[in-house]
Amino acid sequence: MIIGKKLRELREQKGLLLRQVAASLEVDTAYISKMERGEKNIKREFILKLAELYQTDKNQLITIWLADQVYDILKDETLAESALNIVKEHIQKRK
Amino acid sequence: MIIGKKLRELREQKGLLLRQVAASLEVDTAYISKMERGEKNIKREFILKLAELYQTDKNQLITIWLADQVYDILKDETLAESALNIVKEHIQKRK
DNA sequence: TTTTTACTTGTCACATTCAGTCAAATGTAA
DNA sequence: TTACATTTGACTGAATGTGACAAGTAAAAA
Repeated sequence: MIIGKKLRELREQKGLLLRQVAASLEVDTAYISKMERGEKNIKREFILKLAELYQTDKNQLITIWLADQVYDILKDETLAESALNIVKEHIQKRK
Repeated sequence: MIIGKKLRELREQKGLLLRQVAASLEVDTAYISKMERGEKNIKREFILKLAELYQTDKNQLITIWLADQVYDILKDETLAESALNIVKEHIQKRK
């Protein structure tokens, strides 16, 4: 959904190549490509490293990353909104 | 979180034993026990069958089931609320 | 045109996770 | 005790995920 797009934006803003990011995370170039295009899940660990590399706010990136995972569950669901409301209540009660 | 609790409530309201529900879904009794206590994920298919068995609203049950999955992702996250907001926007835009 | 550079795609080996079962353990009520 | 309901732990085969590698586009550069 959005985390991949965001990561690509950030990378391009910094003028980095996939190859360079891959080297920095010590993974294959293809792997980064797949992350950015949403073909592979991204581990929290990678998000944090990328936030550093791109000098961007970790929390903002993690938030988008979380939203992405939630969206994956709900994207084709008619009942998504009611589900979100239930979750919201529980989350707020939690505090 | 809640789907298991809900299922147990429904079963008890109907006065059914784990064994009977298990027979109806054609799985092991232990498996139903684990579902109700949140030790195992529940497949959509099972939720639908259980809604029938318990003569309850399918949509309501599916909604809780979805909420449960979302909550699993967010339960330990400080950033849960902001993530939810992002998802909400995207879901609403989708329509 | 050929070459080069960035990126994408398919396939594969390996690892990890998960579904669901079984048997044993625990609880509980008669 | 006996009998029945539920829980627990250990287990296996299947499904899924990770990440690499090599080959394939695509577009600009030479």
